This record gives sequence, structure tokens and C-alpha cells, in this order.
Amino acid sequence: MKKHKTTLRDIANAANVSMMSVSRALRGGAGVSGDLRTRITQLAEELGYVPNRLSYELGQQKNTMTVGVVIPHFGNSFFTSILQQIESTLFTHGYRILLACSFNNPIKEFHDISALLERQVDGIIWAPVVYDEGRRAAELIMKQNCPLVFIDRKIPGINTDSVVVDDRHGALAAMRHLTGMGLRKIAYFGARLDSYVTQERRSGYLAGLREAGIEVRGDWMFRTGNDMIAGQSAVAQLMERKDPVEAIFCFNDMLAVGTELELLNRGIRIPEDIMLVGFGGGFESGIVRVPITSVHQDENALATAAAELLLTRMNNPTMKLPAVERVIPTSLIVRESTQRRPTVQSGEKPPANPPARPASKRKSR
Amino acid sequence: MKKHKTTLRDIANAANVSMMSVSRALRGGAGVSGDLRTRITQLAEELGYVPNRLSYELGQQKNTMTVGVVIPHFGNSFFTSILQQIESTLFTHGYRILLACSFNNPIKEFHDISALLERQVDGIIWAPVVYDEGRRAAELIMKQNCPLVFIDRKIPGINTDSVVVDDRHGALAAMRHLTGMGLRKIAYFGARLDSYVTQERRSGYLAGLREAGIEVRGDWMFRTGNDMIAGQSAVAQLMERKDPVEAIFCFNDMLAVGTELELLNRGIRIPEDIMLVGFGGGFESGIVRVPITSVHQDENALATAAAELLLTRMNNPTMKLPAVERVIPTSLIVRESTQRRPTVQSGEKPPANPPARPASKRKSR
DNA sequence: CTGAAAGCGCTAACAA
DNA sequence: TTGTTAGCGCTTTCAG
Repeated sequence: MKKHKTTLRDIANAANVSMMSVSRALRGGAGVSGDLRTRITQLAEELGYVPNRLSYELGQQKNTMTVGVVIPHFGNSFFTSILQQIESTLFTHGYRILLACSFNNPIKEFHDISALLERQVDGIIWAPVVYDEGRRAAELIMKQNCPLVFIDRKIPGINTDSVVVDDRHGALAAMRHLTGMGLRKIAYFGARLDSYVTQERRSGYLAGLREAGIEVRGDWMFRTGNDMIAGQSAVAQLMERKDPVEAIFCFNDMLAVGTELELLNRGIRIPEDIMLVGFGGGFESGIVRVPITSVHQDENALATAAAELLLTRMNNPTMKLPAVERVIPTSLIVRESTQRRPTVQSGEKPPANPPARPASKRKSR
Repeated sequence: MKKHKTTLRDIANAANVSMMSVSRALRGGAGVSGDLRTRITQLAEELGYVPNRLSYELGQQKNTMTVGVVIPHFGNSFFTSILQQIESTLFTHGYRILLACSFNNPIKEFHDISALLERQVDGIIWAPVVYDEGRRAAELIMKQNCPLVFIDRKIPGINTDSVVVDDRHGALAAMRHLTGMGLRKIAYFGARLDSYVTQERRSGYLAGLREAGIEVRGDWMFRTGNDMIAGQSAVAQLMERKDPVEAIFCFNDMLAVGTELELLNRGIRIPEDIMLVGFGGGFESGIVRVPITSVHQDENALATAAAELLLTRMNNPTMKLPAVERVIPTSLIVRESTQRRPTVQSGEKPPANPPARPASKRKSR
């Protein structure tokens, strides 16, 4: 029973040749007799030889063909889709993914980044948790001359490529959609954490109010979490008010879904009593009882752009191009949750409930 | 501008000491004067030194503290949750994740596995695509003496640890739930691919029929895809029959969601006209208009068990314990889609629509 | 307390 | 066509 992994030397010994011959034979390079090559190939197969990429990299100072990806969580389909698309894109170029999930914890995030660098990744794609705390990690990366691309979120002052969603305009479009229908009392269910995305979307909300000449009221803005449960409690808070709002703009879709469930639960009708808008455009917002209008962000475009920016940097390590920022536009998916529908005549069948977009291809086991 | 990453030698040169002193100082070991240590630590900080774990591993034949995870897709929350839980569990033990997604492609899967082995992962957690095609990859892993744990699916004949869901009993429980209400015409929307899971669930469906003394009819079994769209077309096929079924048991939740949307779209009522059961118990099945009864599988338990099995193996590389199989039980979440409700009196408010489980903590950006 | 030598697996460069 | 040497970054000996 062998106890260590098969190495070139093992094969060399077994075949009674030098390691170099084995190396050459196995990599298909020239300079080996066909005879020897077949013998060695077969031997390698038998012994279950797998080349050690680590030592290769070490010796040749070549790339590890591994890139690090750091995301803050797996809470919805957003980062999941991104991860999938990154994996897919980079795979076609021979790269592998070292994954880290910061769980919105800046401490873990720093450890994650260090671990990636220790493992000599060729590049990093990173969606940082919050504004400030990531700076130390970012500077560490830059010091290594390790290509870095921010995705979805960025850390100001770090001069590197980034791909972001046009959160501000997305939010603004949603607001215009609401104010365009004459609504004026619009609440915002927003994120507690202070990130790039948070700020952008809130700023879009505020701009929407301003544009429509609506006074900004602090008590219309709720600092909630981002998940379904947060929707429940936010609605509870909202309902304590005597002054009901006409619409709620949610920071994201999971929050919007939770909000919808809770509203319906309380017998509040959507959109008749309150209109609802989410952000994300994932499948979640499309399958609920009252499909939710949502700002769609193209995760695939986002991920592909990030992967391609990174590839460019990795392929041109010396070239000192200025940092580029790619902004991926959003689009508003209008669904029932913001549609004025004609009053249903008694006895009339309620309107059908088609998903506004064709059902996605999401699979399961 | 430096062009290479800072190494121990760089620091040694800068400090005019030997590499060994630097090594000792940085790792906090004994045998360095406090004076020298602070000087070196500071220097390392300045130069942005990050130790090279690859060379460490190479020199010492130590662990890379990296494990490979291979999943077939990100289509729903199932593997996503698993991935998250694995990351979380292994992180606390200092391990990192090298991620590969086979996209249900056995060819890519083999490349993925090879890539992981080349990168000297300390272990692998793997949800293989299909029965047979993965065997070659599995044997390659075993040859390396690389600990392997199958998760959710397994390849028969490969003697290694595995953690699976009790798919068969889960499906059977769902069927009993239906037949217990006197239903006899129960369709199965099943997966096209022939995997471990596929077979187990179908076998549970068939067992359920048999138990209830119901004749198995081939035209009740639909070989569909696993995604929302598949639900649409499956319903279309189903509707061509003159002989309507009383219930549909779906291979998974996304399929069930697609099925529900299409049924409702066609004006078919759930559960009055057709009852519906899914499999997975993810949040997807709980947020739709008519919340769907679903067989819940505990992804966290699954992932944790897999991670722990792997940790045990990695910590005892020589110990030759027999392969263990852990079976994670399922539970049936009964929701509206299979509830006989009292006929709604005209004018009466329809029953509220509470999620059967508390809303999950799924977040968004 | 500090340093020099050897080696992990592999390959480029140079012999033979 | 084949083999030898040296070195990637680091650490474990063993000496000073």
C-alpha cells in the first residue's frame, strides 16, 4: 500500500529512466522516443499519477490558474447567479475558483482575502461587505500586484477595475414609475448595513422623491434587514402609523417577498391598498401570489464583465491600464404589484397570474 | 516598482539577516530576540509580505488546507445552501473551498476533479452527476488516497463515505399523505437524468402507489426537466389527456412551482382540482400563491455531516475505517396545495395565506 | 540566539 | 533521444 501520492520520481524509478524523460513524455513534448512514451504513459496511468500543479507553479513562477472569489452571502439568487457565471466563464479559460463567503463579516473577509493570497491566486473578484472595513484587505491585495476586480460593490479610493449595477438609476426608475401614477406617500424598506449598494439605492429613492417634489420624511424610511423576516417586522412597524403609505419600495426582492406575505397576511391588498416594488429581478419576485414589480439587474452581464476584466488584467500583468468601471444598466419589470387594475366585477374571474417573464431555467437536484 | 511578490528572502536581505531568522520571527516561534522580531515584523508589514502556502505545503508535505467541492448546478437553493454550510463549517477548521460546478456535464466533471487533485486538495466533497460516468473520476480520487465524501448522490461501487437524503422515504411519505386522503390518480413529474436521487424518489412514488394498491400507469409518469419551464410543458402534456389526475407529485420544488404557475394560469384550482406536492422544502415552495406541500430535506444537516465526515478522514489519513453512509431523514411540510378546505361561502373572505414555516432568513444584497 | 544545508515536485537550460 | 544541474519559497534538521 503506497502512502504518498505518485510523483514523477516514482514513475522514473519504475521505468528506470530519468525524471526528465517522464516529464517530457507525459506532457507530450518532443524529445522522447515513441516507445518510451507509451511505456511511461501506461505506467503513469497504472500508478494513478496526477501532476502536482503547486510545484509546477513554484518552480516556474507560472500562474496557479486559480482565482479567488469573495462574496458576502448566498442569501438569494443574486450572488449565486454571479458565482455560477463566473465559474462558467473562467472555466473556459482554464481557471478554477477558490471560493470565500464573508457572511457579511469584515473580519472573516480579511482572513478570506489573506488565505486567497497565500494560495497565490492569479486574481480576485470581490464583492466587499462595507465601505471602510475592507480597505486594509484591498490594500493588501494591491500590494501583491494581484489583479482585483470589484463586483456589485466597491471600496472608494481603491484604484482598480469594477463592475457595478446602475443601482441609483434603477431605483430612480422605480420611483418614477410610482410617482408617475400620482403616488406621493412612498416608504422605503432599506438595508441596515452601510454599503455601496445601500447608499446608491437610497439615493435613487431620495432623488425620485425630490424629482416629484415630494418632501422627504424620515419616518417613511425603515432601516430593516434584507431578508424575508425583515419584511414581516418592517410591515409591523409600518402598520403602527396612523398615516398609511401608498407604496413601498424595497431594497431587494427577498425583503419585498417577505413584505408581500405579511401584507397579504394582514388582509391588505396589493396593489389596491399598497403598491410594492422590489429590487433584483430574480425569480423570487415573479412567483409570489401577486408578482412583484422589480428592478432587474443582469447578473450574467455583471459576472461576465467582471470575469473578462480580470482575464484582461491577468493576461497583461505588466500593462498599467487605468482602472475601468463598467456600469451595467437595469430595467424595470412591471408586474401586478404596481398595476392599477380595473375593479373586478362580482362574479368575474380574477385576472390570471402569468409570470411577467418566462419562467427561468432554474433547476433542482 | 517591485515586480515579484515579496518573499522571505526579500525581507532577509532588507534586514540583513538569514531567511531562517525571518521565518522564525514571523511565525512567532522561539529562538529570536525580541528586538529582531519587532524589526522583522514591521518590515514584513511594510513590504506587504504574504507567506506562500504553496511552497510551505511542497516543502513539508503538509496539508494545503483546501478542499474541493463539486456540485452539479446552482439551479435552486439546495446546493447553494449546502455550499454555504460547507464553507462555513470547514472555515472554522481552517479549510478553504475550491469550487467546481459540473453543470450536469460528466466531461466537465472529470476535468473538475482532475483540477482539484492537481491542486493537491486535502479532500473532496462531491455530488456526482450521474451513475456511471463519474466512476472514472471517483477511481482517480481513490487512487490518490484523497478523502472523498459523496453528498446527496453517490456512485455505486465506490467504497467511500457518503451523506444522502432519505429520498425514498421522503417520497413515500408524500405519497402516503396523498393516498391517505383517498386520492388514486397521482401523476409523477420526474427528472430526465438518471441519477441516484432520481431513482430513489421515483422508487418512493412507485412504492406509494403499490402500498395503496394502485395500479402503476406509465402515462402518469412524465419524464420532464427539473426547472420551472419544465413544469409548464409537463402541464401542457398532462392536459391533453382526457383522464385528469387528482394530484401531481413533482421531483422537486422548482418544477412544482412552474407546475403551479401553469395550472393556475389555465384556471385550474389548487388544491380543489389538483393537489400538488414538491420535494425540497426550500423557500421557493413556500412563497407562491398557493404554498406547496413539500418534502423537506435538511440541507444544513446534510452539509454539516459531509463536512464532518471529511474532517474525520483528513485528520486520520492512515486510519482505515470502513466507509460510512449517513442518511438524513426528511419531513413533510404540509401546506395549502394539499389541504382540503371547506368550500368557501360566497362573500366570505378566502383563508389567509400564511407561510407554513416561518420565513427564512434569506437575504439579498 | 542565529545561520547553512538539504529537500519537497517539477521543469528550463544545458550537457552528453 | 536522454540525463544532469539548479532553483522556485519555505522549513526542518543540524552547526556555530
